[in-house]
Amino acid sequence: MVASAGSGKSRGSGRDSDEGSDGREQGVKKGPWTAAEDAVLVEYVRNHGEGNWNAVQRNCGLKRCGKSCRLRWANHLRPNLKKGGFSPEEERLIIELHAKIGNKWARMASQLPGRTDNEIKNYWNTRVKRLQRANLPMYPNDINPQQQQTHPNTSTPPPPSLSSSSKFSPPLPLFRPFNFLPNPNPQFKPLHHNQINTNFGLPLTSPVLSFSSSLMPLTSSAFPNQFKSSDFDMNPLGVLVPRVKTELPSIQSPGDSVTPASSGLFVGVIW
DNA sequence: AAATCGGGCAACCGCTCAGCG
DNA sequence: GCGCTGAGCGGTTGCCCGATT
Repeated sequence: MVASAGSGKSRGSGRDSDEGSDGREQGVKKGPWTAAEDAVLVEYVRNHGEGNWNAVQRNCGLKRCGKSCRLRWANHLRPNLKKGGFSPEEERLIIELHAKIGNKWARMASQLPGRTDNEIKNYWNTRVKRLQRANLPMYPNDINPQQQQTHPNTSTPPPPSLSSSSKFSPPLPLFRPFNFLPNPNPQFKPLHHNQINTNFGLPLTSPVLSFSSSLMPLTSSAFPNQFKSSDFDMNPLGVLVPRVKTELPSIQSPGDSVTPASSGLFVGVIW
């Protein structure tokens, strides 16, 4: 299965000059994995189990460093990996976990069976980029990041470290169940994929809104000829929502003020 | 049709930690 | 206690490709 080729996106040879081009580590190949290399690695793991990754190179003649082997196995070859976009439930969990523990991708991955830290990290970073660009908060407003505000990789400092791994400190108080859904309101019509879907993991009994899965941006292409991107705002989940100039009085619970964070959660399009 | 932009993703790098002699 | 080595983690880079201009 698989192989970098398998991703359908074989990477060019740019920085991946085949043999540690800079000559640092002679004989160590970099760059995209080939199906043949994958096969060797899979065979190795089948026979020896995971771990001792440096032995792969020694024993199998694979011209990959141990780290590279470990990564390849963990992210692509190991069984039970889920492929494809995150489900609404997963997306919700990621946001919740990030609010709790910050950029602890591996720990998040451990809560998401079949998902890898790399995948989660990529997902989050993409989402963060979107939100930052739109100048929107990282979390729904009823989620209080545990101090350790998010810190999109570069700009903000990491959360107060929970210190290392088995160091998962006593569970932080859980958030209230997700209620960053707005009140159901018949005025909103769920978006279905293709029209977009994603209920963001809410009980499907909730008649309400669908959220953009994989936070698929509701780009203007979704409505050719009808809208342009300036017609939309991004909500806290990174989903584009129609820019509404009025206050949406009908959707607010009494006393609620419409903040980007709250109103943004209306991901339904006002039809 | 061509150029540009941005999203998505794979893979590498550097650092830290844990285990062991 | 110290140094070495392997493993794991988080951050970053760079390519591909589809969408947009």
